[in-house]
Amino acid sequence: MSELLKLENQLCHRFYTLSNAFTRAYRPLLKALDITYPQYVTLMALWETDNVTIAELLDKTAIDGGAMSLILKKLEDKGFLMITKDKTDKRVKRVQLTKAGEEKKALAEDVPAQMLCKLDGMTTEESRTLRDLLDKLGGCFENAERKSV
Amino acid sequence: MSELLKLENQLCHRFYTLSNAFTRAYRPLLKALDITYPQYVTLMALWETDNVTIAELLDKTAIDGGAMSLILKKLEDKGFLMITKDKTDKRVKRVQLTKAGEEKKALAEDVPAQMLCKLDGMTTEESRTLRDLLDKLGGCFENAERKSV
DNA sequence: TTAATTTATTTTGCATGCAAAATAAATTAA
DNA sequence: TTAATTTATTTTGCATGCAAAATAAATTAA
Repeated sequence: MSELLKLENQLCHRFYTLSNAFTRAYRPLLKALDITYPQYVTLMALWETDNVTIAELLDKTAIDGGAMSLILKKLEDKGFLMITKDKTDKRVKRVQLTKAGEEKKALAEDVPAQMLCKLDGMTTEESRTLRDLLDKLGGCFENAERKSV
Repeated sequence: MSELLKLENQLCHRFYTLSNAFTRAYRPLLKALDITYPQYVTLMALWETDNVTIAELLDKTAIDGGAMSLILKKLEDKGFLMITKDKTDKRVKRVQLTKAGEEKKALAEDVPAQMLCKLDGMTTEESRTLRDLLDKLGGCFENAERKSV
């Protein structure tokens, strides 16, 4: 059996597993806020910088364009944001938090700490190292995509 | 702006992004084999240990049960495996590679190397460190789930 | 032994992730 | 200026990921 094809040797499978584990871990916390994980990511982006273009939001969140359409529609239905056409360029749409959307932020303040709590086995130092390696890996992918495109 | 809610400080968002990046990177390689990423994971598990229970496969791959049902059905339709009822316990189903499924392995041998190729920025040492930290993080989640359940 | 419970797997309904096609508006080229 | 091209976003069709309900078979309890 070639070592390279063993499941336990796949970096990708660890990411697959851990990414799902994160979403699962967030679910109960976010359910209290009546949002899903990608909706949370979208709101976090808006809490940082409001009144942005959909393209800017796609860039910042790395959410799929097709999915973002639905996510924004749902967040609009829930009354957390408003979508308006840009006056100058009518192709462009702008996303803006409503009062309710801004207030949601206060309720979300506790979420990151609750999540860190679940991961108490990791030291701060380890988290930092991990984060740096993840960013480096992300860079590799960007380069690879640039090359192949 | 509280630092904790910034998108760039979220470990989870890095996993979300990287897991998707991996799937995207694998797509062209796997398309040549006419399989998707979860189907590839399922086959890798079977190439390691054939003739296993669906429950064992779920355990090893960490794929969702509901999804696995469909994945196995598709792989069966493609002729890569067979699903049979266990003689002793009729609740249990066993999954077995067909000749075509076993032969697929030879075609997949190159995939891991091609993927590593895309990630050439990482040193072996960094990959190892990353892998160890990922495993530690995975352990945290298992503990957290055990606690809450 | 029959009913209640447990176990293994599938089905259902919803929310993405993705590629590709479709739309609509703006910009560039002939 | 009109046609061709580009850009921003949405829609479509397919493949998961997930929780919860449904099935079917085995095991345990009364």
